[in-house]
Amino acid sequence: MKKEFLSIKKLIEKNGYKFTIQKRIILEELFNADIHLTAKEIYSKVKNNNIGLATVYRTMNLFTTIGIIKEIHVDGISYYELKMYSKKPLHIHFKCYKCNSIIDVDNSSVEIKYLKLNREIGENEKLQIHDANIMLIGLCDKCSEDKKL
Amino acid sequence: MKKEFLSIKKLIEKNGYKFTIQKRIILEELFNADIHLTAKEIYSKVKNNNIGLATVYRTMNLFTTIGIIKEIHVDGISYYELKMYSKKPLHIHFKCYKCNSIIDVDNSSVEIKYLKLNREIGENEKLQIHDANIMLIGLCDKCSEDKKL
DNA sequence: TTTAATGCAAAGTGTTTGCACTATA
DNA sequence: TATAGTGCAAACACTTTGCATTAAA
Repeated sequence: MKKEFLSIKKLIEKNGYKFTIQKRIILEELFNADIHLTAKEIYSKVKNNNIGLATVYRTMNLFTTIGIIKEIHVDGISYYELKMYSKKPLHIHFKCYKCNSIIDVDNSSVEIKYLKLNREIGENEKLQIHDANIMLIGLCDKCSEDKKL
Repeated sequence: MKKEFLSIKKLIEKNGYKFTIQKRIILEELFNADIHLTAKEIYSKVKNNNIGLATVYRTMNLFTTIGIIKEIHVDGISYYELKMYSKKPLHIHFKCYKCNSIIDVDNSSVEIKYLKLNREIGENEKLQIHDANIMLIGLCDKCSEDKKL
């Protein structure tokens, strides 16, 4: 078993749940995909193992609860992504309105500035900010290239 | 008729649609509410006028298309808010995880900094950013007071 | 051997659509 | 009077749940 799986297995068991074959297979797909997946996309990858859609949803909810994955909502649809071991309170995503692809923006210098800004808002508005989801919308590099043609 | 309605009426008609009684009533509720409303909430306010839920949805979609309102997604549910005449490319919302209320963060000094940061991301990641939705999650002032009791 | 987890189908949400009818420009 | 708009009910897409059965600790 992959060494990442061991710590996740422990986390699942620590919370009183069982590390089933289904959870392992779904976890593998999340690791393989390395991008945001919807429940249906995960289901299409695992259904040949006789895993039902309900199990996918239940597993995603469980994984979200214990913090293995993060759920993001885009246009009313849930996408799931591995949180790995970084539980940073900031998630920046970009959605291309043309090709609909969702890109993770991972840029620590920008992230630090965002966190500072959030602190500023928290103080100004008397809010305790625990988490921040930033959804940027526009044209990705590829689609703006296409536009030029 | 309210003077704000006149310009909206013109906008609707300019786009080839008709300014019906239903649209006027729904618009009035949006003005009265002054907060984010779901389609069901709007429906509950207008159904005594014999307006159907489908009409609410159709109207929200039309209003979103022509830019009268803005649609935001929170936990998979659509909320609608008047955009008024400010079509700013940045929308900061705060959701309290305790009382579930959604607060508009309207702070121009913070907004300018956010816009700068978005420009920075756009340049770094080669993205054309047209719009930004920021969802902050935490405890509102009221709920963090309650916690202290 | 206890208890969480599963697959399936049914039920629940939020939203859209087809259709005959209505009302606006 | 032509055409967008309406209410209703049915359809749709995504998600949850009840239940009898299975499998992990």
